[in-house]
Amino acid sequence: MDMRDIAKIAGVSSATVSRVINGSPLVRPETAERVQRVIEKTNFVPNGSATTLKYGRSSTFGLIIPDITNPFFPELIRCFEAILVSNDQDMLMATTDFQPAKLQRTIRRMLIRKVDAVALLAAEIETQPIESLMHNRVPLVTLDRRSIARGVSDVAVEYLSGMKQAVEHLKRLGHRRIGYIGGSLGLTISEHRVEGFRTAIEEAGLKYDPKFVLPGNYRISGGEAGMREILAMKTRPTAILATNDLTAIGAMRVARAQGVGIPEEISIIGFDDIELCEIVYPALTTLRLPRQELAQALFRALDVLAKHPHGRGHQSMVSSTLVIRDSTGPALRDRKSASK
Amino acid sequence: MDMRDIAKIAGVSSATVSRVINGSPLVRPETAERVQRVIEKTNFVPNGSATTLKYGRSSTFGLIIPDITNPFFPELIRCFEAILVSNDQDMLMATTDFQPAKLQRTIRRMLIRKVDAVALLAAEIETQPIESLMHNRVPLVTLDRRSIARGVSDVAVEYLSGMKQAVEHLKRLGHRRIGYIGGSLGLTISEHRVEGFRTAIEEAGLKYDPKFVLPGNYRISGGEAGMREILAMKTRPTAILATNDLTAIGAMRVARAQGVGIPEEISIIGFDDIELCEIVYPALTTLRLPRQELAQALFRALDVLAKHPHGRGHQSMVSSTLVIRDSTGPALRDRKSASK
DNA sequence: ATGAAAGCGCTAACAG
DNA sequence: CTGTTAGCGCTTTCAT
Repeated sequence: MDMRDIAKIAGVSSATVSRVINGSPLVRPETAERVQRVIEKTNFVPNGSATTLKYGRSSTFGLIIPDITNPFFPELIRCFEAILVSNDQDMLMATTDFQPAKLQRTIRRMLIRKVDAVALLAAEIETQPIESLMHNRVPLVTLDRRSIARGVSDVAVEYLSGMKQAVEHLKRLGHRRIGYIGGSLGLTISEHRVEGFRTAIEEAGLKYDPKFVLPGNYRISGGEAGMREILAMKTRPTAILATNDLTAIGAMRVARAQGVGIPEEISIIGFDDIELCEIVYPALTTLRLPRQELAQALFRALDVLAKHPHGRGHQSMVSSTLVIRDSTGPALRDRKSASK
Repeated sequence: MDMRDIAKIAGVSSATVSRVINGSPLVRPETAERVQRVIEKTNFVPNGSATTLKYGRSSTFGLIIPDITNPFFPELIRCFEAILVSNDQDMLMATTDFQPAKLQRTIRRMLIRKVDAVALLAAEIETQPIESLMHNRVPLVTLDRRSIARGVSDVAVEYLSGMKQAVEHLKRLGHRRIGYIGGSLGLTISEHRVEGFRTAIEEAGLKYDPKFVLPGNYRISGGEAGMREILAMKTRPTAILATNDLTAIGAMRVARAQGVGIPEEISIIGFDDIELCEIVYPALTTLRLPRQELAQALFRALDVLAKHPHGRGHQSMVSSTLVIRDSTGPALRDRKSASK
């Protein structure tokens, strides 16, 4: 069943059917209505691949994320999908699991599918996949790479102000030794985050101590490993910032398992503000990264690029704000190590 | 850049290029290699929409889920996506948020995109969207509708054995009054689950008491509401089965907030075994629904249907098993209501 | 082993 | 206002 069939039944040409479907004003209302009725009666659905072939555009945006298992991403996907749907776009979603090879293949699949744009939230250091998109003139928006180009925009997270709020909050509670459990080594995003932390610490007049800065993996297990290491130190920090909420939650679990009270003995602050923060015990103090805003920024960036294919990309910013819950409290009086 | 361009550079025809790309044996190895080199040198990526137009198939499967915010689904999506990718299929994912109107539009978009098959994990009572897929000969697999047809398979969850394990576990702990917080009213899946519960209770020789059976919404808030109602009862159940883990977690939160000890005063069992179960305190006893198996079953069902477009669908089953953690314990001695 | 050509369904330029 | 037609890029039969 194609437009020609509809045309035949309605006694018009396929061009007219096309016009009706696309809401062209160049059709007499009665004709349009007649065609419309046939479409409805036959449940006709146009074949999008023909349109895609003709236009070279598919009304589909690609969304590439590292790990759908991190609740931050489902929440973001949800916002992004809603925006796409209300703009008559479909979403091709793919997960990389932090594997460059997977990213490579994913991008290839997206090129084949002629996606109109790609939001890449899983940019490793590698720039090859990005070049491959640029080469094919596919608008691209990255998260927190802080590098833009022709057809490539970036949405960065303004870490500093949030980190400063967090550090100030801890300082006011009497904390002086603040540790950090970060993300995987070798990702630009991880570096930006530690940098933000370092600057915030220094601007607060505290000492940045690399001993207290550990890598993680953006998952619970990374937070667990980090916390284990911290608890084994002779002199340990009295508060910890984690690179994301999962990391913080992992850290809290280990603390609890070892009988270290939170926030009595160690305060913990996360990042993202996933729903879990409220569910976990104690409820996690965190820096909220607004998903709706982020999704909007990503979409807008792509939309602009799609409309001005020759334009240079834009750098935009989303900032984070402190949400105080129960995982932060007054610093333990300054002893070597804590004991109940 | 299309196949003709490649052909020109390699000094062959576009038909040969097509053969090379599709690995046809009808090409002399040297020719193939020459073409291959040109393809690599130019970074050529074929235009999938032309293939889709030609074949009427897009190598894309649709996946429709109700709520990506429920961690069960990301975990499932992950498995499903992995299976698809290793079968050279793309995934078009969409969320319905339990809204029939959204489902309707989603299915239309999938028909336009010529998806090869759809896994519908969000089937409300409505059958209209299903019919629309059947009408367009799109293989479909549903979750737990327990109704199959030409081109429509179903993967059901075998609730009874899991529920029986759960009830037996509780009975052994001395529980006699077991309550249930279910899903949204009016969904077939909700009904199958309560039925499983009821049968399990009766087969264990306990009394099924409708007073203790409350509806929910598959989210935390539903569990909270249910638990609030239960805690307000003069005689209340000493244990509760929840229709999924989020519901159970909501119930636990309310219990904690009201100072009701878990499992000391009320035992709780969830369903799904999402990662959260281990993170929450106390760790949640639950019925594990194996995602990998479920994803496999969904894919296999679609794969079979896609290969035998005229075949009748199959009914398959996935079962659940009890995972005992810390949210279940001995029943409180039988008093009217519990007090610390 | 390779090439020529038709056709998948839709759209837009052009003609009327 | 409506119809005719070419062409988007790929695959595949049919020729050679």
